[in-house]
Amino acid sequence: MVEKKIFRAPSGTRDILAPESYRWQKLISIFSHIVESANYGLVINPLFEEVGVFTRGMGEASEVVKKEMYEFTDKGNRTLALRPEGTASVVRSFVQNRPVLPWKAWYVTPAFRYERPQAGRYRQHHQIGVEVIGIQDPDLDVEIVSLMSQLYQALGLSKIELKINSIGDEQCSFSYRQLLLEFLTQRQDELCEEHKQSYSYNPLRVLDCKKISCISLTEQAPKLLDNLCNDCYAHFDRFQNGLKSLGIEFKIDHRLVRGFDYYTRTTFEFVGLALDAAQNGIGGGGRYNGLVESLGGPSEAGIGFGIGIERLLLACDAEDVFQIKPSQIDIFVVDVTGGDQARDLTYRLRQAGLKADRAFGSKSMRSQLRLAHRLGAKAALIIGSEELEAKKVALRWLNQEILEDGVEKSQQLIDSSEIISYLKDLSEFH
RNA sequence: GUGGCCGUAGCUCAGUUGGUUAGAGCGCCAGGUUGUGGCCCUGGAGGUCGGGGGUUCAAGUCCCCUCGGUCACCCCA
Repeated sequence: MVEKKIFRAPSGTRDILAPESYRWQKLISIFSHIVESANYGLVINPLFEEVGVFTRGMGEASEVVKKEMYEFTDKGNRTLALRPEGTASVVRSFVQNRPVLPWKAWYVTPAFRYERPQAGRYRQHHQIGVEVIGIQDPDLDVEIVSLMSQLYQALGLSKIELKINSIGDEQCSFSYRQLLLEFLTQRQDELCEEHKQSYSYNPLRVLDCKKISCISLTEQAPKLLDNLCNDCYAHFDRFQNGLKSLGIEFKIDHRLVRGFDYYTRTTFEFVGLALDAAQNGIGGGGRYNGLVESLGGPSEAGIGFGIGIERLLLACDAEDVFQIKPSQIDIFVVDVTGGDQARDLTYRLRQAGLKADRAFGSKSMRSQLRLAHRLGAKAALIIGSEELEAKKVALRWLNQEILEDGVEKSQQLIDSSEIISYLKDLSEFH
């Protein structure tokens, strides 16, 4: 006896089958139309990189880099990691290929993080996003956010909120950091237990701590926006005005400090208000004006966002929108004469552009029609011995109420040689 | 990495204070007089009760371990 072992998808991963996968196809298709109409081009990057791409990009100290990376050594002793997010890889590919500026790219990719799975969080999740290299203009920040907004609108989401902030450039961010550090040092006994230890290492992180003690303390702390330099302030100001001009609502969130070290100036995040799970962020991003350089490239500005597909769909479920039905099949071929007719006819139907299926094995006519009904076929083409003899096929419409016995059911005989061209002319199949 | 809850058919679950061959609904398959989908009716397939160990005359039920799922913390999409 062979021991029966049932393999399962690894913890934190899952299989997406039809019909759920239809939503994914449709979602990606909608997104690609939105970004391509704004002249973004698809970029496809490797799923793994030298680990340095991520440690330098996202910051050695970030939680994701410290404890969540899928790191491994390959047979050539290279230290690699599965991408935990999209931006660092895309920027690395910019530095390597140096496309002409400005470079506007979009992507869809899996992302891997080793953490305990829970609602809306996976070890392999999927992101769609864009990155732009080479533009400082704050109007681009507006464009970027507008693309996200367009996607949410296209899906029918309405219970969402946009939060924005600016964390300044290298100069004013640094001086703000000093200011905050002084404040926190003076009142460190009011911090939560964890940040009493770690606040001096990266004081900005205290701002998005969820502990009540840290929240009430940081409400009194100096604000980022009050300490921006003139240029950063002007940038943020024009960003806000642009959003207003497009009618995109937002809230300034002084505590919005995103998790990766590479952000400068504008940061933003959309949350799904209908989501009751702990993970309600459905997309976020910001500027990263130093990242290209830190990955070995020229000093060029960058900005981008990432949207988690799983969470986006959870948000759609919570609002009961974007529920996709798979397209029904056009024709189901019923053949009770041995299968030759079904084999050849389905092939011809598909060549003619119709969505067609059939039953395999020698099933009864009733069984085959049940299958046709269950699959939601618009019509069946029936071939029995009489039809075969007469070189005809019976066309039977299925997408209608079943009629009482004795009432003529809609069915007609058509010459086999003409069936394809007959069907192609029918409006039902266009 | 830390903690709470939960593992019985493909799915959703029942299973009484431990007591015969472990059940239902849905789904699936086949039939309901030899060629017709719904509904209805009949029958069928499908489970080593997550796995291992223990207590007991007897364990799906009690205890321990383990694996898996789930939710929360941390952090993020």
